[in-house]
Parts: sequence; C-alpha cells; structure tokens
Amino acid sequence: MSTTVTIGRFATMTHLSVKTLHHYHQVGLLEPVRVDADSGYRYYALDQLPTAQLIRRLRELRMPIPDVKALLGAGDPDRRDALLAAHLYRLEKELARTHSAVAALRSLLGGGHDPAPVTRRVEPACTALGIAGTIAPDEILTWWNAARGELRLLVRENGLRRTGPLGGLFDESLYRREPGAAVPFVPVERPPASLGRARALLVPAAELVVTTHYGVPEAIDLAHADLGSFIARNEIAVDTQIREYYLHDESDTPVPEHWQTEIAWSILAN
Amino acid sequence: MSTTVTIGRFATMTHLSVKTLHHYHQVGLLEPVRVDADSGYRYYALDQLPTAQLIRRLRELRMPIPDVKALLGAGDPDRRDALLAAHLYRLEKELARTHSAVAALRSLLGGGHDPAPVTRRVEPACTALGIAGTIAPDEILTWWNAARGELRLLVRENGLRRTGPLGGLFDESLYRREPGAAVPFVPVERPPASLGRARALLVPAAELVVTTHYGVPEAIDLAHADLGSFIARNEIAVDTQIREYYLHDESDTPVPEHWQTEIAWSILAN
DNA sequence: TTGCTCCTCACGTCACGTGAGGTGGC
DNA sequence: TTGCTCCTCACGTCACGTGAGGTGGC
Repeated sequence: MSTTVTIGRFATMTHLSVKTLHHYHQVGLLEPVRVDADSGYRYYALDQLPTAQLIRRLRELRMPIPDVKALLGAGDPDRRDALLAAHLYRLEKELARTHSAVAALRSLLGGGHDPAPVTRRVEPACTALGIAGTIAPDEILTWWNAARGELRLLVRENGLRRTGPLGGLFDESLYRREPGAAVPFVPVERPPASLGRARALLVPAAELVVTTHYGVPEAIDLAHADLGSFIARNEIAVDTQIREYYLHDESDTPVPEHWQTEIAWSILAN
Repeated sequence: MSTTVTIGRFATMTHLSVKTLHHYHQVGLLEPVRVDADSGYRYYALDQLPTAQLIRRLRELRMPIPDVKALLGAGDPDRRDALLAAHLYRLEKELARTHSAVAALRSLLGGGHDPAPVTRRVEPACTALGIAGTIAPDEILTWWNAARGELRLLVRENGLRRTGPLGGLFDESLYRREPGAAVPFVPVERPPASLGRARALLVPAAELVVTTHYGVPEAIDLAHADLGSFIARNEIAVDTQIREYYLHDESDTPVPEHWQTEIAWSILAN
C-alpha cells in the first residue's frame, strides 16, 4: 500500500500550485489516488511524483493539456517519443518565429521606409500547372510549402518547359486570417491536364497594380500596405484575389535580402 | 484630408483579422478615425498603417496590450526605447527559461533517477546576517538574486568573518506558488545589528532531514520530491519552513553540474 | 478547543475566435 | 435589386487565479 500525502504537501514536493492540482484533477490530467468521501480531501500517492514532474516540465514548455494527456496515456514508448519530438519541433518553429519577429520589429524601427514604388502592367494569360486548395489560416504555411515543393518536383521530373517564375493566387481573406482559396502555380508550356494533385490551369490575363517586396516574408505586410494605399488613394476598383510572383526566393539564394516577391491586385474593368 | 479604407481592406493591408481590429477598437488600442453614425461602419486612415504594423509586431512578440498602449502613448522616444528594451529583455529571459526547461525535460527522461540519499543531522544555532522579505511568487527570483548579491557585498565590504555557506529560510508556501517569507542569510561571527537592508539574526538550532541537489536550480523539485517522500514514508512531523544551504553555486563555478544545494526540513520535537 | 488545511462554487483574466441574427452600401 | 460587407451582442477558449464562505482534521 503506497504512502499518500495531502494536496498541500504534494504541491510543495512538485512545485505545482494547489489550484493547478485542482485544475488537473478536474480535467482528468492528474487524479488523486484517493478522495475522502466526507471531507472531499484529495490524497496523492508518492508514486505519482514522477508523472507530476513530467507534467510540470511539459506545461512549462507550453504543451497543451490534451497533448500532455495523450502523451501520458500512450502506452507505447515509441509513440511517446514521437509526440514529444513533435512538440519540441513546434517549439523550435515558435522560437524561430519569435526571432524573425524581433528582426522584423528592428527593421521597422530602423526606419527608412519610403513607400515601395507601385507600377501598372498588363499581364497576358498563361498556361500553368497548379495545385488548388481551400485552407485555414493556421495551416497555410505548411500547406503552401508542401504544395510548392510538389509543383517544382513535378515540373522537373516531367521535363515541362517553364515560361515564368513560380506564382500564386490568393483570396484576400487569407491575409485577414480567414480561410480562403490558394493556388500555387508554375507557368509552363502545354501542361498535362492532371499530374498527381496538380492540374492544368489558365491564369487569366489581367491589368495589374504591382509592387515588389524585398526580403523575408515576415515583412511582406509592408508591401501590402503600400500597394493597398496606392489603390485607395487612386480609387482603383480591384478584384478580391491577390497574385504573387516569386522572382527570387530561398530556392535561388539563401540570402533573404536578395529574395524578391511581386504582389499584385487585378484592376476591375467597368 | 486623409484617405480612409474599410475595416476589411485595412485588415488585408495589415495582416490583422477583422475580429482583432474590433477588439483593438474596443480596448482603445487602435481606434478607427471615423465610425459611421448610422451603420456603425469603421473607417481607418492610411496613416494608421505604421501604427498597426508596429502593434502587430509587438503582439507577435507577446507584449501585453496595456504595454503596447503605453509604448504607443509615450511621447518621449527615449521612453519608447526603454519600454521596448525592457520587453525584449523579458523575452530573452523567457527564451532562456524555455531552453533550460527543455534541458530539464531531457534530463528527466534520460532516466537514472535513484532517489537522492536523505540524512539526518543536528544543526547548531548560528549567528548570521540576513535580509527578510515577504514576496509574491512572480518576484521571488529577482528579489532573491538582488538580496543575495547585496548580502555578499555587505559581508565582503565590512570584513565580516563567514562561518558557513550562504543559506536561506523559506516558507513552504513559496514552493507552492504562493506568497511567503524568505530570508537569505550568511552565517557570520558577531553580525552588526543592522547593515543597510540586512539585519543580524540567529538561525535556530534544529534537527534536520537533509538531501543534496546537484545541478541547475530548475530541477530542484526532484530533490524536494525525494526529501518529501522520505518524510512521508517515515511519518516525520516537520516545520513549515524549509532551509537551503548553497554549498557550491554560480559564484564558485560556472559549471552547473558542480553546483550543490542542500535542502532541509526541521523535525518537530513532540 | 483552536487554528490551519482543505473544500466547493462562481467568477475573473487575457486576447481574441465563433457563431447567430440582422442591417447598410454599391 | 442582390449579394456582400459590415454590424452588434453573447458566449466560448485556454489554463489556471481570485476570492467568498464554509467544513474537516490534528
């Protein structure tokens, strides 16, 4: 029969607060081995200490409670390791995002933001190979990277003739953190009607207002602000779809300063 | 008269969601320049874009909304820089904490946790110079570091004879994330009654149950678990005050593996 | 017997997100 | 005129924290 301790002592031993232990009991993450029927007092067993220590560390690393529960419930050690590795990977991504956010902030405060020049141009229609999807804001980045990689592979492996840089069509809503349609495409001569997830498509001709963003994608909102300002000041009516053309990106050079993205709105004829 | 845009377009241009803009309006962080009296439609000016861009970056870096407001409201650029620097400092601390949490997790999962040996010993009373304080959980670390530094300085500058390692008396509640009393002390011969914030005190004699923690303080909960287990299994009645003795710490060696902390409960005579 | 520990609600916090149900603008 | 945009509640989310008011245990 294992020794038990009161909630207060268990809190001291685990460095968790009593309120946190109450909460973990309520959501079924860590249940006391015994609850006194009359008094409601909770009693914890000493052999619950390792579990509590693990929980505290995972929570310190911001793992959501349902994920912690899944990890504790996974009988298979391989599965446990996989869940943990997945979380550590997300953490690293988050840290990287924080770092680039710091960089974006510094560059914003560094000043020197003449509004980017905006030009007009008529873009002819072009045939392309694209992957269409409707996606939620959280998944855009992952989805986009996968689709782009797939497209490039398909074009290379099938010996298609590229006629322009990688591009994308995006619902405006995607920039507002709402779900929407996204279509990465590679302009090619005579695209096959279907190739894996990819389909042939015709990017329609359009009169575009365009500006160019230089550098990492984290700061591309500045270009959107400049382009949108131009459109508003000149009272131009535009489509709800935004185009992007990736003139230079990480596949060309690892130096972010050399990356170059065109963003464009189609002018509505009326 | 500056050009205005609807909330949807402003959202697209800033990469903020419409709901977020609603929220920022409600809490007074970013107010539209005009709200239509009939329809309630919000209109934003193009010259609000830089502010919105700054807000988005600060929020990305988890700066709390009241702090963002304070920063935007600070007329003085020096004050702005100071607020920003303070936040970036907190961020760095947070990242460092995450890194040590990862290390603590890995060491926990690395296994090899034989319970630390627990011993009993009678500690004689000793005179000391200490700083007493009652502190909230959030401030403990900062307070403790400051108090410890002060004590060491006082002892050195006043040529006091140390008779033992740095120690501390802590209310048990501090380990449960609740406010409580903390008293860092340095045992010295003939302490002056008062020296800055420090006071002479007599650390009472006690019969202690003791265990030793090796390594960084992040993992000291393991020692508390072992010591608490020993006490529970042997049905020892203890005081609500915990003692710590810092046998080796960062002032001795930069190698965390060599740090050594004794933690102890006083046995209650009965 | 007396504090002290522990209990259960109910509500608050933080920064939004999620609908429901409805109206205004081009 | 018709969608489409935008509106306002009201409530939900996440992981607890904060009291209020009360009872059990040594």
